[in-house]
Amino acid sequence: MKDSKIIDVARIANVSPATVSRVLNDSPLVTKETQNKVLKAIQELNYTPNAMGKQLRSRKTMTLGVVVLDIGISYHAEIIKGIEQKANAMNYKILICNSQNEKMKELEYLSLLQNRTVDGIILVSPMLSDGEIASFAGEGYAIGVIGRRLGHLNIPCSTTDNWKIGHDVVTHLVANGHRRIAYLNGYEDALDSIDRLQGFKEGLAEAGLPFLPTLVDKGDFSEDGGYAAFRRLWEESSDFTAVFAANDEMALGVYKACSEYGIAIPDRMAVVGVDNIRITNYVSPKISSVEQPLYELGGLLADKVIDQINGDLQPGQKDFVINSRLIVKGSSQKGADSI
Amino acid sequence: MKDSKIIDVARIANVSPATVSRVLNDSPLVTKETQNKVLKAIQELNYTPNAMGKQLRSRKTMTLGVVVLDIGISYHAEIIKGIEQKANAMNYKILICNSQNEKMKELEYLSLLQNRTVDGIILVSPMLSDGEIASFAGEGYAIGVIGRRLGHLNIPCSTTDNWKIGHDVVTHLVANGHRRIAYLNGYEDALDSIDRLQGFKEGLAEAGLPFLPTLVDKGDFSEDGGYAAFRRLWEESSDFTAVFAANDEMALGVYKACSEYGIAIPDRMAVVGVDNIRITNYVSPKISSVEQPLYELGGLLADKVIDQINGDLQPGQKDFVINSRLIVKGSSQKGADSI
DNA sequence: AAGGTTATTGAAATCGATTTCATTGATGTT
DNA sequence: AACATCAATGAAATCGATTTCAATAACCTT
Repeated sequence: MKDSKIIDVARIANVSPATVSRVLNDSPLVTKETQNKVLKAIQELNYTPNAMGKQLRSRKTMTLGVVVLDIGISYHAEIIKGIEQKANAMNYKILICNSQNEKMKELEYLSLLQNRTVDGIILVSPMLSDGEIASFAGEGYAIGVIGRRLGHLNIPCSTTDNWKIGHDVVTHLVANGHRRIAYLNGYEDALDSIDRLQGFKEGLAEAGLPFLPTLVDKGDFSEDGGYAAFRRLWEESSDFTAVFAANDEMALGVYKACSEYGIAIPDRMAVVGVDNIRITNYVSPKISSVEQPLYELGGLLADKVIDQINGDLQPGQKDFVINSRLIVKGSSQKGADSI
Repeated sequence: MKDSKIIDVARIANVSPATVSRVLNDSPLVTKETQNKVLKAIQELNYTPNAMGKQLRSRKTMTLGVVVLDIGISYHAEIIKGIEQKANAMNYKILICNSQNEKMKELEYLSLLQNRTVDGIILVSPMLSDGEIASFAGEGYAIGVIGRRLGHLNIPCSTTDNWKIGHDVVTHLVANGHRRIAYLNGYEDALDSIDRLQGFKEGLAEAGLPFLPTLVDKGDFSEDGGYAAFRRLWEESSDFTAVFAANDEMALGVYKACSEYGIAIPDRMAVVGVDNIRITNYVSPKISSVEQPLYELGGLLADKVIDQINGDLQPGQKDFVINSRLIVKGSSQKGADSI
């Protein structure tokens, strides 16, 4: 238990602590000979450098904070894995912070930057307003955001190509003969949602179809939200034949509602979601969905935040967009689920 | 960016750093008056104590390491949430370590204890052998294990009542008329699996049924593992009418195999899994499963590990068992899925 | 051989807080 | 009034490493 300190190693090896430190950080200015002496002493004492002493002096924790709403959500879990993989490769550890949907907690976690518990923070789909994030980033802390594009702020953000998602989905549905397509948004004010809706509209326009505001509703990215939104639309007017849901959870809500109304998927109603979560392949029919490269999204941003920490972030760049891919399955195309 | 230090606050408030520190840690020996002066100075400078300085001196990081195989697995995610909730309530943060199935990485993460990056570590379903874990715990580090019961080692472990799981499931299946029940184990050598198998055997015995070793196979807790194991059993002899899978993933593998063989669930084959993961309610029929209180499991052990850190762990106790509950659904009982 | 480099090493300062110990002034006791 | 007690504060040591700067020794130059 009684762990040894650098000075103990120094004494045993008959050198100064400075030399031990040099060996530890393999500085080139130590003789092979002294290096060996020190290494032997380290072994003998089973010495491990105390992280806090090291961090205090070097003013680095080599730790990244990752603030997510809920690690239980597979969308977040995958992003975290991407971050962790990249971070570990660059010798960083990650501190997980579950904000549990509370803005307060998010803010609280940001203060880990202030007290130097972490060197940088990655916010995954934060609830915080741009302004709140900005006030932190302004102080010169390393912050990055995933899943949301920030306005003018000079903060690295990584997102998927949301315009393309909207465009791809509508194009696919139109190709399958749909002319009246409902759109279930998540949170409507996020820049991402705006992009996606824009792609959706332009896709319609290209097909020579009108955009119908009455066929737009929103949920909160949850199954229940999707369920309620679909019901509202359907009760209003049932003259649409396809639904594009902002994510798969909402698509699952649509499934539930359709099952209750006795609406056949995909014959009477085509459904497309986003994220391509695992469950989409276990329901029947499988849910067509847009696969987002979440792992890469996380890794990319980890990279940028670490760059930012080291001051190597290219000043111009701040928005990083990664390509997504629509995976057509049985929910939007007859017979697409090969059995 | 230039953050202020305790001495800056001291100067502004016209007191010594010691007094500022006292205010920070609300020591009772400061006058209201000086306290106010200090508080004002802190505000003025927007001062936050540097975590590293604090940690170095106090020899505490207030951080718990959590080593899991993969946070993407909902089983782990739920446990982590339980740990985090409890840890946060006690002012601890948690450092997530994804071991990605690599024993090496697990060992590596354990060394975070040695270098004092964390005050304690919780291993979730570790791959490490008892001996490997023991060699660390022996040094007096705070370690806890979830999801596996360790032998004689004096390490807090929390698990569900595996004997009861085996017993409950077999009793349920027997009650539904099954007499030849296959058992798909996960990893067979874990103490947990042994307990569960024991409960299974005793349940059979109570019903006056023989235990048939030929109806036992094993996978690796994965869908593919369950698929392969079921196929092996079925090809060998198809004279069983129910399968008890070590977890829901394996049960999903059984579903896949049954679908390929054209075996009707539950008419020709009843299926029961463990964990009650979300997907079990989205397949058809829904999969009967044993719900484990994972959140509580995590919280409980976090509590114990923190006790251990503070030296308040009751010496006698080391195994903590939490009750589980079988949830009967359509995969093992006709009509159980109310539509 | 004298003076100048260069390669190794060590002494001491430093990171930013906490904590021990000593000091001061005020209060209470007899 | 003399002394003990106590509350509030500060000076300085400390946690365990890194890093700057100075010192030494060894090697070149010419």
